[in-house]
Amino acid sequence: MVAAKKGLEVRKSPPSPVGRPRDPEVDQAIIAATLEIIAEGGYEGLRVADVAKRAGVSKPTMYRRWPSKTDLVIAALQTTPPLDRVDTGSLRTDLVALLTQFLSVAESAPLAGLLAALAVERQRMPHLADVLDPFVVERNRAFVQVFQRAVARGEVDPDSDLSLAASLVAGPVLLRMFFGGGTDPETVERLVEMAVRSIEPR
Amino acid sequence: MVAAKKGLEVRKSPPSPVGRPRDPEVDQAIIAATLEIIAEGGYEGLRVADVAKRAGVSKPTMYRRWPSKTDLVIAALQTTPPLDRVDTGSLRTDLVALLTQFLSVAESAPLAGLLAALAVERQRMPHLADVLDPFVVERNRAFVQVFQRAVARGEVDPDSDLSLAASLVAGPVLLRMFFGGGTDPETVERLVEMAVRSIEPR
DNA sequence: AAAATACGTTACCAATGGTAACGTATGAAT
DNA sequence: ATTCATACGTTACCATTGGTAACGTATTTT
Repeated sequence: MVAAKKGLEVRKSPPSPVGRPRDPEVDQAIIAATLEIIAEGGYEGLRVADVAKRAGVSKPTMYRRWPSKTDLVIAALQTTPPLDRVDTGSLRTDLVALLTQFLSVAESAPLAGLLAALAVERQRMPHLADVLDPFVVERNRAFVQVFQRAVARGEVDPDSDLSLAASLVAGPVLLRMFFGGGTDPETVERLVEMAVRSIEPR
Repeated sequence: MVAAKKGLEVRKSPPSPVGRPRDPEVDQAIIAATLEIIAEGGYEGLRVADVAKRAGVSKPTMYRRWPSKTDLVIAALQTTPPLDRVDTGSLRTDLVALLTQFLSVAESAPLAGLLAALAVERQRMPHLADVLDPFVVERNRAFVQVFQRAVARGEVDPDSDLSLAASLVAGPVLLRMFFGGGTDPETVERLVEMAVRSIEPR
């Protein structure tokens, strides 16, 4: 039957869309231009028109891909590599290494303004949570993995909420990035020390 | 000598400004309208023109007092009362009470968007840090005091960095307000438990 | 009375995110 | 080869909104 045949064809992947296909290089150029401009001037310096010009692309073309500037930024963020995995054999040194790495990334791009801006937009446009939260969770995974290995080594109480433990080290750093002074290496050490004690076995 | 006399007169307070004095009720009306509108629609819903209209005041008059919308918001925030002091005799219950109180405030006004927006503006306009950071420090004082009393009771290692300890409880809550899920009462309990363990004496 | 400042009114401006319309290019299906 | 559907650029917009300028009137000090 024709119906049956159609049913099979629909399951082909990709479903063979009709019409002119999108140029993948356009996506790439837009994302690259976005990241460049953010690196240069932070989120505050990001203008849609500038991205279009640098990518050699028109504004409508951008909006055909992402419904808003914020969606574009999140898409660009998602193409950046996660934190390097660390495994020194000690929870303490693992955490210090991760936090230090995170702080150096945060300095290279003005990450404080970027994250704060995304938090703002997340309030106004609920659909952003669907895209942004997984990104945040993914970035947290490095911390969670470090804690998991510590559990396996017996350094950590196995009943601990590891996701919460990750927030316990990332949260204060973020708080200080947003308001009040930054986080110097000594503070990192103290913070890690406290976090470790907060979940060590009794 | 005239010069000496002038020198003395300059030290009078106030220095008796000439010209029509500002109407204090105008300040009051503007601040009140700002807080109302924030309570209704969050920072996202705050329009300078709306504040002016509700306060029965002109836009130029607002800008004569505060150089930007963000300065106005911070000024309005500064008129809000700090967290109630709590003193239950136990660090654990004190912290739970404070955090719970903070979370209820955060829900009444859409505080997440407000704080995130201020963090964004703080990046762009460095002078805001001078006004915003003291406000944040002040709000942290309630936590620090709770820790101080715990030190006096011997519940806390006296070598602890109490300001950092405060960040340890406030940071994760803020992180969850900005991204990912909120903070339910059970999470508050777990968080406090971890914080307490992180600074208890050995 | 003069000088100085506050305030309202009105009218702006610049920046910027986002769209509409239309013509041309490019691919798939028939 | 023709048709259909979509991508893309160009151009021209629009609405919103934070912030100012100019000017006349009201208030206060000196």
